[in-house]
Amino acid sequence: MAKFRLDEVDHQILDMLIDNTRTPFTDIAKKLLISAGTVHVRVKKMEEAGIIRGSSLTLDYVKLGYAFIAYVGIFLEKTHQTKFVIERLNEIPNITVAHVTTGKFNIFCKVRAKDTKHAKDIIFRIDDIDGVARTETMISLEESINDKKRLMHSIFNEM
Amino acid sequence: MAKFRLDEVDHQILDMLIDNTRTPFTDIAKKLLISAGTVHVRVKKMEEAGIIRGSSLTLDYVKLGYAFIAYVGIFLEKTHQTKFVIERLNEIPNITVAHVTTGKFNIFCKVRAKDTKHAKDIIFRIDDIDGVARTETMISLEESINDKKRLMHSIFNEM
DNA sequence: GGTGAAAGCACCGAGTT
DNA sequence: AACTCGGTGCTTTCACC
Repeated sequence: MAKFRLDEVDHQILDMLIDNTRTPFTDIAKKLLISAGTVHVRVKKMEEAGIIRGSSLTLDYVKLGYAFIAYVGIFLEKTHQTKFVIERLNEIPNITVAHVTTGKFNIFCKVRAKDTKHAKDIIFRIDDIDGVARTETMISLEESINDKKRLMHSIFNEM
Repeated sequence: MAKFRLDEVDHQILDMLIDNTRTPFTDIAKKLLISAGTVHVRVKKMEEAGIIRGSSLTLDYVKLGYAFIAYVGIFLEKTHQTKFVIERLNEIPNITVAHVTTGKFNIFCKVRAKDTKHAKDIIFRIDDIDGVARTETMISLEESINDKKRLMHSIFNEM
């Protein structure tokens, strides 16, 4: 994993691709006054360096029938088996995010489900994992912010 | 917002594009035994229907110098001004996610920062917002799971 | 709503500066 | 490292089914 330094041109390329991964390289080239070949080489280098890990669609989960979001804080038994619990959580596709944390909880995860009934099943499944003492659920009433693009734009324009 | 019904072919298309938004439509066509033109039309319809909201790069935040993640629970004053607080949070690009929640906290958000010092500045900024009574921070020691693709694949293969 | 072909471009590697 | 250029292959449209 070699040290990799992004310059202004790299930032601008990422800044455009973040909003639309299918932006033609020729468009980027035109805007940055470089050749499309250069854009191509730069993107490939960033992929090889692992800066760009992949791409993904942003879908409307509500329209797909997955309107329910909850955050679940997990308290582990004294005899911590964090790794084991994480592995079990990993088997549940409805858990989209999990962190080992300091503070109130030992583990903290995000659950996406169709509805409350569906969510209940998932949370019970978490409660049943060996080593989980108890859980505390926070139900999302509204996803007010969900936007990593703002952060990216600010990163690329501050440096 | 018209009712929109996805069929098996749509699911398969999304299933492939989720892993790589630049998957050539000709590849998808070959695999699904349909024409590239059809893939094109289907994707366009899903975009118009709002199922596909956009596309985004998955970047390595750590390599970009943003290794710090924390979740911050926000307690509001009795005289709730949720909307106002959300608007203020929206002005901080380092807040990538925020939810209005039931349970322990009134609002719950995710913070991405360079390091602890940087995070402190952001959390102080949250504390300073009018209407915020106090906050409770959970620092991520490890991002053990971060994968919405698993959920998507399970959605597209269960139906 | 799907097809297949054709035109227009984009991608991407090779060779050059 | 970046540019130009050309072959290859992708996208997108359109007439037809």
